[in-house]
Amino acid sequence: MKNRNHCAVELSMELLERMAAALKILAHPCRLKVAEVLQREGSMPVHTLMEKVPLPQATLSQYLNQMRRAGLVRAERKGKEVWYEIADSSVLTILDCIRRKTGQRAES
Amino acid sequence: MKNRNHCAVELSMELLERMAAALKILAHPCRLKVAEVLQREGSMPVHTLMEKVPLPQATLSQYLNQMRRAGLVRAERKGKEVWYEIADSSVLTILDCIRRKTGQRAES
DNA sequence: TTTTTATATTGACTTATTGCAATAACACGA
DNA sequence: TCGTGTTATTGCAATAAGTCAATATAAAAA
Repeated sequence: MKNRNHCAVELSMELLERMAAALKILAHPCRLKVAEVLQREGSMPVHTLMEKVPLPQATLSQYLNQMRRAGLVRAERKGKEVWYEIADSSVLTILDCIRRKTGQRAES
Repeated sequence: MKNRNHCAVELSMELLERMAAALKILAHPCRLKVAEVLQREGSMPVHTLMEKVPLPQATLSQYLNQMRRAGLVRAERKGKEVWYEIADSSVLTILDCIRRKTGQRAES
């Protein structure tokens, strides 16, 4: 446990507010699952994601929208599909942090 | 942007639920501030923390209680004071991740 | 024991989030 | 343009979280 870091600069409330807002989006089992699937399997359209994270279509769509507005994922239309992918490396850091807890590390 | 990690194992919903619950606690500007102060300055009693994170006493006490129940911080009574410190390295990882965004890294 | 300082808990209220059915919009092929 | 597959938006009831004054509890000092 390494803390008490005197070199670190105080983080502004404004930054903490923005970060808290992003964390809040990720702080939900299903949205975290969506992030995890996108991390392991790369970008994919909504209907594919829906097979892997079984949720009503409206619910999944809203989760993706929230994540997109928070800058966590990026959307790109390809014909009638919309492909989603992770857009913020913080998401990967947090997932990595979760994997570390289970004893199994990511390797790529 | 490094993703699409085929080696990573699927995370269980049960684990994701526990992690989401912990993230939810951290996903609040004031609680994030509390974590940040404890990281930079180490353990301290509630009244000292209250000077650095100006909040009604009841509010701060509840935040600390939530964080303690989630395992993010640890409390220890010393006489009439109760000292709090960070108890989970994930908190440090996330703060570090936030610092990285600002361009200023932790150094310890 | 009474007071004082420090922290926790309760109660009441306000605001935000979740979850999903229903419906709309978008893109392509027939 | 009509139908079909795909995704987004709307509306709203149920539930959860935030906020803080008032009050309770804990420990030490007077």
